Amino acid sequence: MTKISAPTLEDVARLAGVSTASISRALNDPDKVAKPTRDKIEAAIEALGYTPNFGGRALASNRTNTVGAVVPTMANAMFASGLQAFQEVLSEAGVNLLLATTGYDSEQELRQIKALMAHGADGLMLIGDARPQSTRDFLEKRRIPHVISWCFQPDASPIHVGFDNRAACYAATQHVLELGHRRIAMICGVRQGNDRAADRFDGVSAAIDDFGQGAAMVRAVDAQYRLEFGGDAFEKIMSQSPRPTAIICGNDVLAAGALKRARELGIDVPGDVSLVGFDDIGLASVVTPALATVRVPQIEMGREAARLLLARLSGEEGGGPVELHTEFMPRASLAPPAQAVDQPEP
Amino acid sequence: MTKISAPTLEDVARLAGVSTASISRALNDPDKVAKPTRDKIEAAIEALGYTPNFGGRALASNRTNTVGAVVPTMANAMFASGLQAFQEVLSEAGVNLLLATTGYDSEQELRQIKALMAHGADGLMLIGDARPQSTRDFLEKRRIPHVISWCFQPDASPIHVGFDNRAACYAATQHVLELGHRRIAMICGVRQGNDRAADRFDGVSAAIDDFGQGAAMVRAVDAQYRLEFGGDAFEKIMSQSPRPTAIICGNDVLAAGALKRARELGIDVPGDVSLVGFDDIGLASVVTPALATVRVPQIEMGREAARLLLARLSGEEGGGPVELHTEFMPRASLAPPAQAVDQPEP
DNA sequence: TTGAAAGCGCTAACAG
DNA sequence: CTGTTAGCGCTTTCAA
Repeated sequence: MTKISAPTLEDVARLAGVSTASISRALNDPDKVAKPTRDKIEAAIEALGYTPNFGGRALASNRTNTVGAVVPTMANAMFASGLQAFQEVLSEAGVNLLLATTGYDSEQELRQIKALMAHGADGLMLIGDARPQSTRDFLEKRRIPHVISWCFQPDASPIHVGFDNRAACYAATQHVLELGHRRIAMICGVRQGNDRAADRFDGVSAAIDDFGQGAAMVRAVDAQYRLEFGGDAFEKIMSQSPRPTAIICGNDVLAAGALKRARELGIDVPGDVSLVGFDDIGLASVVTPALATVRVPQIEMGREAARLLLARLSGEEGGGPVELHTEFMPRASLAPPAQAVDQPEP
Repeated sequence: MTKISAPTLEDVARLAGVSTASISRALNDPDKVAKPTRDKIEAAIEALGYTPNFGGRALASNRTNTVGAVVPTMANAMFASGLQAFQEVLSEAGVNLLLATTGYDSEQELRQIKALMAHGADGLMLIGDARPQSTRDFLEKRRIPHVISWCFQPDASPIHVGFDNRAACYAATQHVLELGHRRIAMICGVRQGNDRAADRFDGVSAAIDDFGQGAAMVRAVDAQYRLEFGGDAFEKIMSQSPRPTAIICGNDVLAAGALKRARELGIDVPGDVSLVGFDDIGLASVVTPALATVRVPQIEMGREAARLLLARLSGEEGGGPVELHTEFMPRASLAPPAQAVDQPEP
């Protein structure tokens, strides 16, 4: 046992009686090597337990087969399941995932983007469109291949994979209005630096304005995406008059927090107030009453983001943008308002 | 604009009028370079927008400052939040996270371990103790620095960071027994290849046996950790007699699935049957009735795992094992059995 | 404190 | 189809 370091290509070459180049070929492009040679090589590799050295390979080929994802948080099931799918597709292509989180902080995002690039990421997956010019500049100057996910605008560029947050909320709000709700409130994600949260607010707001018939957004509160804050926002909204008959929430976590607080306060959902979420994470269908929400194709989005990024890394120009579609999920937390009787008959 | 590729150390050296060696030093061990030299170097780096090339660095230094984590799934909030914490600690140390998932499949685990190592991971974080000899051999022969998390046995080795699944379940079951339950069932995770699931079963089983007084495990069903399967197992258990008065579940996901199905079947929790979960993910306190469960210090575990791994990578031998503690969380889904009146008075 | 120079292990022209 | 050979960009002795 005098062997100290891992076997190198040269060791394999010596044992197999071929050149290092042939081995490199056998590894990266097997068709270019004759069968008998390949067999010898494989035997030698096996015998030595050879594994290619990562640094050498990265240096010579200038790629790492690693891509990075920078997401706000893994704590939200939304991102966790999207990432899971993202990673699975990458894995099938022999590409690995470097993961970093920002906590919804754009400075942190830039820091993590730099860190992932410094660690050799060939490309990046980013969430959302809102980021400071400094970050955009960095991405552009360094010509970093990347895709942007979880959002989609009508004017989306070819690197977008996502859904239209505004349109999804517009449609959800229409459902709420059509049930007879007129006084609507919103518990919104923090819009500052978060285009998805802002788009969702805009969608709700526009739907209400367009609907007319006395419908109004009676109150909107920004809250960080956490259960407690959803509850706090709910309490604040319900403590003022006029009370809304429906509250639309920026995501399911906020809605679940609101629901929990409603129970604690003895406010009946949907009897006293209806609640609507967004994302359709597992939580939404497990709580009581089940949360009406907007289903977002998280898995598909993760997969498509991976496919698009892989395509771009292999030089393909097309393939994007990819628009995915959401679906409103009516569930027990949404019902006609008790005061529907107040409404004038047509 | 004739510049085609990124600036290299040599470019910086030329501009700063020093050798490449000095720059390397200035980057990796600033104290070894005189202040004026360092200033020149920094100016040159700034001017060129230089970033060290990852491959070159990895090749020359034989490390990547990247560690890998191989976990069953990100879809369970348990792992997602642990990973989040793990990543945050790494990030502070300038280390990045390569993430892979196994879907609770041990062959897949070995494949991913190999993939992460091939992608240059300096070390690994793995979940649980149960793995085939082939995987153990690989870890050992390649002398891969790693930590094992999410489990802890009395004879834990210095690379373990976790909690004692068996003891935690033993204690939880005692609470259930002390409330008067005698007919207990378990919806257990798939034990095959999963030491945590097996340990949890053992803990429940042992607590019942040790308690005596006619207590018995009337039924145990293995189920994959998904809501539907928890529901299916619940239905199966409740369709046979004698019905248990309490069901202990392998994790909160199974318990939430059982709870949901109970509601659909018109079975009252805890009136007809009590339910206990495990992990205390956010879900547990949001459902109705709130789930009695075992709190697992997910964040702390992720952090400690990162610290231990970093320590081992920098050559420290101590620091482990780290045992973390769980806490039983009594909540509304657990109540004395309705049939408690049947019991003989002392 | 600094510089010169020898690799680290692999890939990719280019020849043969 | 295979071998030769020049780097890829950085770290790290070893001398000065």
